[in-house]
Amino acid sequence: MGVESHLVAGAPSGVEEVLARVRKAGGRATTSRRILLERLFAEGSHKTAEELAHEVQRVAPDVHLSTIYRNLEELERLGVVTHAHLGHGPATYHLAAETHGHLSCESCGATLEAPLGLFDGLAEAARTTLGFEIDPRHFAVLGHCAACRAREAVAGEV
Amino acid sequence: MGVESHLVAGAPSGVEEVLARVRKAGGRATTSRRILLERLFAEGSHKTAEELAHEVQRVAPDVHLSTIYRNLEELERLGVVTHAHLGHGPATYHLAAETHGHLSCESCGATLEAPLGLFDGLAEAARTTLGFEIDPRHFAVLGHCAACRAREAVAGEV
DNA sequence: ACGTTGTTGCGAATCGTTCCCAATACCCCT
DNA sequence: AGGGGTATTGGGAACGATTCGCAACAACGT
Repeated sequence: MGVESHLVAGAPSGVEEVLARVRKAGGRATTSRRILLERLFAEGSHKTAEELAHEVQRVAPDVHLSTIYRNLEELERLGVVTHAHLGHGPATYHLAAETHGHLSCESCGATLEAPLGLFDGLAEAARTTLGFEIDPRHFAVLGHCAACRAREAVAGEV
Repeated sequence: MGVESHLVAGAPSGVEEVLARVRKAGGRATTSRRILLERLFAEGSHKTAEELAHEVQRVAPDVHLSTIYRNLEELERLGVVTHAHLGHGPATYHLAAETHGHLSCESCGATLEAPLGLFDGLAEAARTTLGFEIDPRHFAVLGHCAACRAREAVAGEV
């Protein structure tokens, strides 16, 4: 039904390419897996498993949440998606190709995508002083965003 | 003096001082609360609620896990303890006075305490480019420790 | 001592995620 | 173009970490 019609022409990687990769690894191209991939390639990052489930269920209502989890796990093993923890609450998933760190505001919950270069100073310091190689992608760094800092500063001086 | 010399000035440096503060805030100095505080002031950081419960129960076997959680919550509200998330799995609690960041190894699970100065570069970058003020204490930064990097490097070159 | 009210023990509820199972559907082979 | 092996599914139960509701209890000011 025109499934491929809304795929961006010339995109470096698409749903069917991923499914070919799945098949090559001994997996199968099931409809739930295809729909999930379409959702992951669609706009909007940082979706939780439950949000993805709802999106998928708008097309195929019988897809179970546990199927979403299993497919995300499988796609993660293939290196297609990754998940990140942005604070308390559920993990969020996005395409592994869109790689970045996360800064998450403790006040309003907003998440900023941070270019990995932002972490270079910390990476260098951790490497030279502790021999530790950081990976800033998996867990967000918490703090307070510009808007909340402004608001809190005003509220503070009464 | 001595033991408490590395604690932040102004923070209560002993069990009874904290309990006085609890009382001043309208709370009560219960035995379970006292024993919990003794465990928190004792050696060894990064204890989970369950570990603390076991330690407390060696002295007072009837103290329930939910009491531990409630007391930790109360002590956190008073600024005496904080918790940090070191990766997947339960949160860990320690005295708020012993303040530091955390680097947690994804391979072996070891946690390094990182002086807050280590995060200065990241803090500066996030502040100037995004207006975001980081707080590196609440969530660990993941990565790979020196020992695991060495081990993995050897295993990798076949 | 006494009463107020903060706290406790206990179990049930919650949330996010994983596990188990029998039934299904994909896809390789012929 | 059909059958069979097996990856995958829906469903629900189990799980770990934490929170909640409630009646009984125990601290502390008076």
